[in-house]
Amino acid sequence: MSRNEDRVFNALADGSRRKLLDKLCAKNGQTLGELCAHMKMTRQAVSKHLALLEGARLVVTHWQGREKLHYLNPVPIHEIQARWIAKYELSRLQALDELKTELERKKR
Amino acid sequence: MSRNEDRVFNALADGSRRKLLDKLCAKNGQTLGELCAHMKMTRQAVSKHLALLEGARLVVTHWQGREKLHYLNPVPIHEIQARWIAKYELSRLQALDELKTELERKKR
DNA sequence: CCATTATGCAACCTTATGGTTGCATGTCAA
DNA sequence: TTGACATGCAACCATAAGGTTGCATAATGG
Repeated sequence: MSRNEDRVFNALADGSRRKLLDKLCAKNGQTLGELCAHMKMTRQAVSKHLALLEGARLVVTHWQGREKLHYLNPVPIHEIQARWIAKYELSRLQALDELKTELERKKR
Repeated sequence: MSRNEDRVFNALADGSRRKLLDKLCAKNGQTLGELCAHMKMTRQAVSKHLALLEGARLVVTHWQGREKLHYLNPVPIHEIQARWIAKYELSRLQALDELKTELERKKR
């Protein structure tokens, strides 16, 4: 179960991969070739990154002739957000609240 | 600027470090010794992980005598959520919307 | 003061990771 | 059919990452 969360966090850990997600966010359904533009590495390296993103289901693909089209899948990120980040958001709000109470107390 | 985002994503990439954050979420202000409980590695390894978390400002510390107390800092996670995840949340809702429209279209 | 406890620092090892090069495969278009 | 194009596969390399062991330092409590 948590194996997939692992893969997602891992995939997001690399800047180049986040950049690729950004590219897909800007324009969905790009080919490997397109995605290689402005990436300072070989096509093979980009391909490996995309494979990792696909493994984490952050990217889904489908073949069209000899081209492989890449699409963003926002679901895993949403899951991370829902079952992981929300928890810390809570403690953040609590911390803010504590701070506010503290300030109130000092005011008197 | 993005250097810090990098550090945060990197820190979150490791399961042991996420576990440490969870522990702090459950009980804030723990010592290194306490945090070592149930971690299947040496104290030094845990210490390194905490140093990384501290480097990403996900954890802040303060010394009390010979003990180092560790506290969760939810701010970096919130920043990631705000300026990174929110964007993908948008495309997720769009995707859902497109799907809905598609279904509506087919119904007629 | 001294033994104990809590932590840090540094060297070292193994494996994972990100990258490269070279070649193979499959599809398109002339 | 053939050459060019889009991609995949595999071997290889350098460095980073996660872990260990051993020793140093500093506070605590009897």
